[in-house]
Amino acid sequence: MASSIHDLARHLNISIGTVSRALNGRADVNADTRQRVLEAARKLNYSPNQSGRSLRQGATRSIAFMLQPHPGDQQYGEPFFIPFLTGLQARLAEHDLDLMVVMGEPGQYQQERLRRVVETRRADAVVLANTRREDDRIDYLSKAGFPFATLGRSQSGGDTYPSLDIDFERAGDEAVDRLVARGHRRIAAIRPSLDLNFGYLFLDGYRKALKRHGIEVDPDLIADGFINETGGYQVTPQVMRSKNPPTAIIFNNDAMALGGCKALAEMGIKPGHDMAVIVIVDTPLCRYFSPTLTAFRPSLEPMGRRLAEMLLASLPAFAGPEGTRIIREVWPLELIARESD
Amino acid sequence: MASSIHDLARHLNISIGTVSRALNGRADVNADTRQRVLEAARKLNYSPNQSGRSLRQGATRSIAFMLQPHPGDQQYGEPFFIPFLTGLQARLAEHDLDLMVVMGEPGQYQQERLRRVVETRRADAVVLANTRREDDRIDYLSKAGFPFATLGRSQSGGDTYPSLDIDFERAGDEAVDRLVARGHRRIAAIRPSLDLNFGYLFLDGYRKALKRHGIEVDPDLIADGFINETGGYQVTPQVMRSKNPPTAIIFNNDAMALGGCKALAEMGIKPGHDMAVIVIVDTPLCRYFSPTLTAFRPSLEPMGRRLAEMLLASLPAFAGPEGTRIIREVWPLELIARESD
DNA sequence: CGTATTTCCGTAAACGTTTACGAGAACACA
DNA sequence: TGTGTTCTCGTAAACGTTTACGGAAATACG
Repeated sequence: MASSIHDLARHLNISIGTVSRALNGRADVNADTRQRVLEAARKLNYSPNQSGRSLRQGATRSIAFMLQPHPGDQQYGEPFFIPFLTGLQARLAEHDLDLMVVMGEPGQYQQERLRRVVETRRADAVVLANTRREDDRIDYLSKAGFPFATLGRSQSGGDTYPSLDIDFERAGDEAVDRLVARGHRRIAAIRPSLDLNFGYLFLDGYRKALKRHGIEVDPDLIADGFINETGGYQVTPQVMRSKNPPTAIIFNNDAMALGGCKALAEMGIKPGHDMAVIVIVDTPLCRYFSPTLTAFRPSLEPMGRRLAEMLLASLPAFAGPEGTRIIREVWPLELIARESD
Repeated sequence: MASSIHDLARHLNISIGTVSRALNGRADVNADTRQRVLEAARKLNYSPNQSGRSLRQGATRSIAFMLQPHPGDQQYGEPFFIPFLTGLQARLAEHDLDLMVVMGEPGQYQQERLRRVVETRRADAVVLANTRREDDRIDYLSKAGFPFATLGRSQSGGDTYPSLDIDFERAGDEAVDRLVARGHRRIAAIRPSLDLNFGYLFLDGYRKALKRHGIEVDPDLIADGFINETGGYQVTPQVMRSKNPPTAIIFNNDAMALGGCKALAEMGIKPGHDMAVIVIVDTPLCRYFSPTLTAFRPSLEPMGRRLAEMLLASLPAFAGPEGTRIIREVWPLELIARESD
């Protein structure tokens, strides 16, 4: 059906070796024959079969992206990932690389899926999302010597792989700064209870800023919950019941903030009026909620493109003349001031 | 590095043919040797190389999903697609099929990307999203004889491919029904101006219901705009300027509804109070906007799973004993009544 | 003109599978 | 014992590429 390199060779009465060399731009082929080959390829509508190529070259020219919807995130999933994927995909496509998406069931460990990709060599490298503080996927890939990069930092694996993350620490810091500047002294922090690394980073920044302002960290004002609306709804009353309730809350997740605001409303507390609220990662919801939520916004699409570049720079096959480089970056977030604080 | 079928064969002192047959569960292999092969495979941590397999079998065991962010959808992309992808991916994974995601630049035609996938045989089948009324991707795939399925109907290609869609017609109908029951007679319809098929389907339902209720269709109450917030913001004043302004508006897209509500607010009209608003496809935004927006909600994740099943049923290699079937389904939407109407 | 170099191309192996074919051994049956 | 059948396995080709190697022809150079 589809034409192969043999068809081309037969049609031109030359060997398949020459055809291949001509198509791949090798030097040792006559300019005239190259011309004829390229023309014939266009005429016969020839495209190289990727399976044959992969087999011979030992590279599939595809990158796997692994993400895992958070447990309880039953409805619309992370709005986060589509723009990130768009950027990632766009940059990969420029290098003629495909993007394979591998999702785990929410809550289930992805090890098995990951092993399959690696062991059957379905991809040349992996991009991990939902990075945990201790991430066995990273351990596995490091040990297996399989190339990968992560969206988000982790404590696993050392500095052997490229990673791109948002500066949650600084966002936590800035959020406290802003609230203190507006007269708040009792500031609560609510974050997901999972082992997600950004929860720790956020808290570090939060603590650091409090210390700088000479405010003592009150453990009663720090709480963990499920990373969804229900989690925020359940955990917010906890901090409100402390002896010395907060006048401001920083939420480490948009869904938790929405649930938290609902809880506040039911307690007769009006966010943006009786209680300042800041959200660490902005999503469209923050913009449309009432009150609109002050939040820190990442540049997701550029991040996707950048992580693709970083991953490619770490692959010997793609690295430039200066050789293989491991790059780690932490990107700032932009504060979007709205009504809630 | 990774062990191949040759390593297994050498290790067991048998031929690679036998190893392959043992692993693939063929009948003509001794039960005892099969046992030994399986054990050795586990011990040597053997997994078949997918490239080799693909080449020999002429099938890659991967499905491409093509989507195209709408132009102007600069921020967070379709929240729509992650849950759909989750379902699609889950069902494909059960059949050991990978999912490749191919995105076009917003606004750019995807033909080129699609041709690449098809011609280099990077996937065994394609799933198309963002179906247009006349869709040249469908024409191309039909003509090329390449298997595919679509999320959304189209007028292109006849009944030769599986498709799964939401019942926009019925949603438009029900929306009118509901508004009429609440006393409205002047009902506007705002939809995207692109050639997206669902815009037509929605309008059909809208017209049908008006006719049934003996209400004349007023062209001044029907308007098209860009499929984003700005579009809704720009086009809503149009219908409001008609000689006989509406008392209710049905928006065919959530982002357009948000922009529309903003425009209404600026005109001193309070959605949910002075103006009834219904949105055809629910997203989380509808739930958190103020007022919360009455909307029709699809079951995205089950739809993803279902479309995977339908696609597989249409592939000879996967079809059951009854052979290849082309299935087309239209799924109902669930009305989520909220404050806005 | 003889030799060295360059240019160009064909040959064939290799990547890791699956599978058609055939053959030897074991077995059944008369 | 002879013939036919069943079980099991090895051989080798095939999928579509890329590429190391070598050789023929053309060219350069003394």
